[in-house]
Amino acid sequence: MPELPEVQTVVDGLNSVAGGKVIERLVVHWPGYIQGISPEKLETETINQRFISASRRGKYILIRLERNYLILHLRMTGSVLNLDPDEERTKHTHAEMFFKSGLRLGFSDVRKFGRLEYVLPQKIESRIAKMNLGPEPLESGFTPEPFWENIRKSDRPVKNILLDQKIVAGLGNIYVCEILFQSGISPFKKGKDINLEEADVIVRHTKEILAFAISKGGSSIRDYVNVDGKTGGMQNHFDVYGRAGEACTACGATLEKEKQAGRSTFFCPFCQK
DNA sequence: AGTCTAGCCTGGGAGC
DNA sequence: TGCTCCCAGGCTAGAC
Repeated sequence: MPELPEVQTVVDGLNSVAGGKVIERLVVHWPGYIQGISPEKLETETINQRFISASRRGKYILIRLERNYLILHLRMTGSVLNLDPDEERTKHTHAEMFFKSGLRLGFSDVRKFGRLEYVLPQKIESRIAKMNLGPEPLESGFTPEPFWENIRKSDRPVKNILLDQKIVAGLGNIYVCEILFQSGISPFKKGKDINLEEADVIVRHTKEILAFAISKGGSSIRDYVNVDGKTGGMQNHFDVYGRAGEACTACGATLEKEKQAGRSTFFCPFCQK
């Protein structure tokens, strides 16, 4: 499922294949995919517009077109694919972008959670503000002291806190499990029981793991592939995610799995205190 | 105000 | 073989 490293990989792929190219037409196959404008209007509005560039905020992909923005969220199973011109689209391809160069991008999402949203340039700032996102974990604004200030009075388990996009943007279930394992901190430990030193350890491992995952092209758990249809390599480096019942890579104990806030938490009961 | 839960979705796997 | 049930989880709205 796309989290920050996977989203970043898609952004990089979009810039490399579509950056600067002119859209011939955009075709919507499933109207529910489109937000902020009717599918018909989006189709006419995008004709002959140049795809300037893509960027990322949290797990949102911001696509800058000549005259407006598109915001893409992949949610659980979304992907963007560089399709052959004569390739038959799958039933999960909800929109397609045809470029004058012959490039054809398919916006696919098996579970239909993902959305493509149309935003006018004068509205983009307020739209991003509405996302209510915390600092970017890989940027200099994500430091131990403000992070600790934000969580030190919270009754919530640190696992839930790290999944909260208001606290830090871009983390999902997989990377939070891995970050807490590397940090040696129990996912059940409450925010108010985390001291500054532990907050520092979490911040450090967050940056490390995300940077490493980006260098591996993200993780491919079930559906995720990059723009070129290739899977990531990070899933081969997980220490805890999806490994319940297997041996801890550090101490050899049996890894456990428990439900937290409706999601599976994977952890080592001995290494994580 | 802070925290929690249901609902959105579909395919794949387990169990019978 | 074929059916049913359960699970995966990011985000939002609404409840507590």
